[in-house]
Amino acid sequence: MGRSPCCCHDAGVKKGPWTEEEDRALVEHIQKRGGHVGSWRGLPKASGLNRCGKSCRLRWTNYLRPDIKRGNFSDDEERLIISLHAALGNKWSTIATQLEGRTDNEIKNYWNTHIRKKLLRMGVDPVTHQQLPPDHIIDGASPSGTLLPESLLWAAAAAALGGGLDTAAIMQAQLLQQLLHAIGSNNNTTNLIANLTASNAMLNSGGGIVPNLVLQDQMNMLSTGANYLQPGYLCNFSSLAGQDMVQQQQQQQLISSPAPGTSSSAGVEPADQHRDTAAGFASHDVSPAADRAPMEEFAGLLEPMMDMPGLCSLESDSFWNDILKDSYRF
DNA sequence: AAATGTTTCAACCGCGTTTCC
DNA sequence: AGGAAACGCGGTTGAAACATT
Repeated sequence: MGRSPCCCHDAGVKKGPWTEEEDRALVEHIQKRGGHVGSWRGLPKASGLNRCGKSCRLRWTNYLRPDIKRGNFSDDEERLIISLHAALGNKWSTIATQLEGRTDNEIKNYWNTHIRKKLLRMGVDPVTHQQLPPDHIIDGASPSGTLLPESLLWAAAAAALGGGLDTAAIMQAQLLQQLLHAIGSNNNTTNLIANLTASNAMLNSGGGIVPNLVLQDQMNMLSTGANYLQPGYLCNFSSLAGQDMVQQQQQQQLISSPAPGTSSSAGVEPADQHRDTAAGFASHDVSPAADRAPMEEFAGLLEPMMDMPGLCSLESDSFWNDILKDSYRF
């Protein structure tokens, strides 16, 4: 014996915008139960609402929930969304878990109506996070300034987010991606080595545990051969967030000068460590490595990554072994 | 001031996954 | 174990608000 059909298909069930009375009835019903809904399907009948349970759930989770944050997205939130989208794609619910008080629907809408357009104006493909060909750039607004290695930009972005995100994890994932790109294209070796050097510096500075969520997702994509993301435009925060001079100065400060009193990583908060590391990268810790013999550097720089928590072992995983073997040809 | 175009976002739809019988 | 319902997610729609002509 199965379950009874969903009420969504009942002809008499109301659809469309919710009235204040309906909102009140739904909130009161859920509050009476101490915030526990139980079965959404049974909720409309229990609360006296002529709505589908699915509609009630949507209304509650996207609008009526007391912990929902209202108002405009901050610049930090915007950057976080972009970073997460670059890593996860359109996994709105997963992205929403990293933004307190924001719903997946709200983030999705914000992406489609604001961020997506900004990226296009900057000449960045919002799907791949790679630069569009010049003839695809909208309004002739191309990214300005020097493009730094992607991992540095990610580090700077994550540091700017204030520690809510694991900078080292993002860098690791990006490096894995670049590894594949370098292997495939033969022309990214220098950047890859520079970034591996930067990653080592990050890890040595106390990078945290890799979130399985992000890495697993990335590994899945890598192993299936999916074209992965390179959000190098993240250096261009100011043009993304609205050409604000103050922001430009803050950004410049972020990547060019260490915060006062943080010359040593000992005793500082993780977010500060990330910020310091990002600043260190920008002060060209990476450049000497790029001048050395590529293969020698490459082998040495990969070593520390093998011990990363949550990251598959480059020694034991045959997939990565094969890739590394192939890579020695470039 | 009216018409038209554009943007925004709440809500719906359909599909894949999970849970239940 | 297998089928069906419920759930949750991402894509899409459409009405309202806002901007432009």
